[in-house]
Amino acid sequence: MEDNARAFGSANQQQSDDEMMMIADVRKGPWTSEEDSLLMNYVAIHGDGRWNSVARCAGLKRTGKSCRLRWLNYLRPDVRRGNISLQEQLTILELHSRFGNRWSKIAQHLPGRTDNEIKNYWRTRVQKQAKQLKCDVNSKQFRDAMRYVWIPRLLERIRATPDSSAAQPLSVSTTTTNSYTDSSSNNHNTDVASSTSPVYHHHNHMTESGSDPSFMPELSGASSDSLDPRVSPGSDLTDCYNYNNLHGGGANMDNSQTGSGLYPDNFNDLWNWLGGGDSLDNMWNDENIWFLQQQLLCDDI
DNA sequence: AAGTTTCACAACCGCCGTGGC
DNA sequence: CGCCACGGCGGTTGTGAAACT
Repeated sequence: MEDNARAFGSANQQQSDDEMMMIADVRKGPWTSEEDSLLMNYVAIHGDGRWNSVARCAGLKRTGKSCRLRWLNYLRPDVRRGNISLQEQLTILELHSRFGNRWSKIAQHLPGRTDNEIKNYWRTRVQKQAKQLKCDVNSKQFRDAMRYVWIPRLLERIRATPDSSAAQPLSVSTTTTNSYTDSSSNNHNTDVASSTSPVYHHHNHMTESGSDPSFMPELSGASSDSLDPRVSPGSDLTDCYNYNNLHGGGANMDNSQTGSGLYPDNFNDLWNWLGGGDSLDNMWNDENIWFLQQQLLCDDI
């Protein structure tokens, strides 16, 4: 650990013996409910920041970094975990096209979501699909897949959702996503959002394609109900995509730049990243795209 | 039923920027 | 100006649970 290396590597530093001792037997791994309580109680009284001090004063044998991470990703009252909605997925695609792997930047636009969760989402869901296509996430092939398959289907699913601002749980249980048996997760306390509402688990509900359609709309097309992903011409979506749901108001449709009239103004970055130019109205006529579709369907797990 | 594989996500690692001294 | 502590960030790993064989 870097803190260890730093602490032990500079003997002349003004580090107290206590600190050295604390660092020497620093605890790692899953957090226990007791540790969570200590951290939450301390932060509730003294506030966050100065994490090394928090770790020391709260009586935690953890590094400041570990405390900070635990707080930001798990204990913070407004943190939301699991159940990434369709709108959020679309937002992530959009923001990733603008910011790249700057997860914290992306997380700023998704209230309650942490950079860690978005990063995990991208790696487990999106990069997995790129791997299936045997291409890089930055490759043209993958962008084509997003442009012609995923995003249209995502929009289609958003359209089909009665209340598209509502979350769409994959499954619901009264337990939590935290798998540690001794960890707090089941009841770290009432300040934590997850303790007062059901926690949505992603239970790997596999379709025939081997992927969860809630997360990967392109592969939901591989399921038997709609093997032909061309069922949804983009023009059908023109009047039903409610951008308010994505960005909390300020509907901002700009038909002039995308040409299709399908996407809101700040969707242009995504569109350009994906190749730009064409409208969705004629995209399904491209033989290459049909090939891509077939490849997607054939590459299922 | 048992063993293996896959998945999702919490947590750690290491680098870097920043501010205080 | 240089050093140091600290926090932030992106990449990676570890692990429990679910799915599969």
